[in-house]
Amino acid sequence: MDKKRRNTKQLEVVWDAIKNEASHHTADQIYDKVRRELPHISLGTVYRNLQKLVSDGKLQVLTLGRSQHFDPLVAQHQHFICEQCHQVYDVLLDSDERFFPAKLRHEGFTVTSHRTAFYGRCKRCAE
Amino acid sequence: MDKKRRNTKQLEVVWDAIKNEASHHTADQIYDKVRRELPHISLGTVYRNLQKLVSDGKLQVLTLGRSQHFDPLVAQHQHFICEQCHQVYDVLLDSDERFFPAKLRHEGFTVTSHRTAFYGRCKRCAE
DNA sequence: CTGAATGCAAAACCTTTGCACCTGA
DNA sequence: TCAGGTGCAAAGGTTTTGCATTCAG
Repeated sequence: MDKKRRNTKQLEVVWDAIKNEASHHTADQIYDKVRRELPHISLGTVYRNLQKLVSDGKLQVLTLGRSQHFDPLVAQHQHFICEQCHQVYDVLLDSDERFFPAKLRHEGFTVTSHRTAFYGRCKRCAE
Repeated sequence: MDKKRRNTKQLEVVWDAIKNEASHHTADQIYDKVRRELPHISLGTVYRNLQKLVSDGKLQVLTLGRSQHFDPLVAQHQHFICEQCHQVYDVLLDSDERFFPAKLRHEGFTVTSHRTAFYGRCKRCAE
């Protein structure tokens, strides 16, 4: 499964741009940020490196509206999307068990994962 | 809020193509189906009528991967997506309450809706 | 060296839109 | 009649890809 990988400056800078971000950016936003350090990087390279990080399990993709957001928290968790500012927040719940209803299993579905998004207003936008 | 609406053949055929479908198709799939009845309908018209049905509250949009799926069940419910055949099934759960954790409210989030998708294998694909 | 990675630009994909023509009420 | 709807094609936004070149190991 492991392929030969080179450690390029581009891959490093892309990863650095995401790994500690609290909110989940799109490829384009990541491109903008990365270009501050590598002005000549191309958007295609950003996409290719994001794909690499996803297939390495370092990122998960979150499809919201028309574009993908990249989330460095790969553990099972949920999201809250503010419908006003479109900021995406992580939601960590304690008992995830309740999200895997036995009902589905009884009907022949094998559930391996799930994803929940909560919509509404965040604190800042609720006023 | 109500606008003047005409009952065109195209709108009717688009609605007929979706209203009783168990699985949730993309605009393109709906276009293919509708064209069997109206060979000269355009994809743009299909999109426009789908938007109309959505804003009339007859359909809900489900963004999965790169494209939108249109679901005639507008009540609160969840989905199961088979990772093999990519069929989308409705999931109706009894106590939706548990999906609105008090925790979020305590942190200042106003949750107005949520959406959960379960991933795995359906009966047919599990074999 | 050598093949993986890059930059660039073109293409692909899905969806929206402008516009002239058509049609339902 | 006449504003809303349609067909067509072009444009828009996002993501992927082909190819010549560069570069890490």
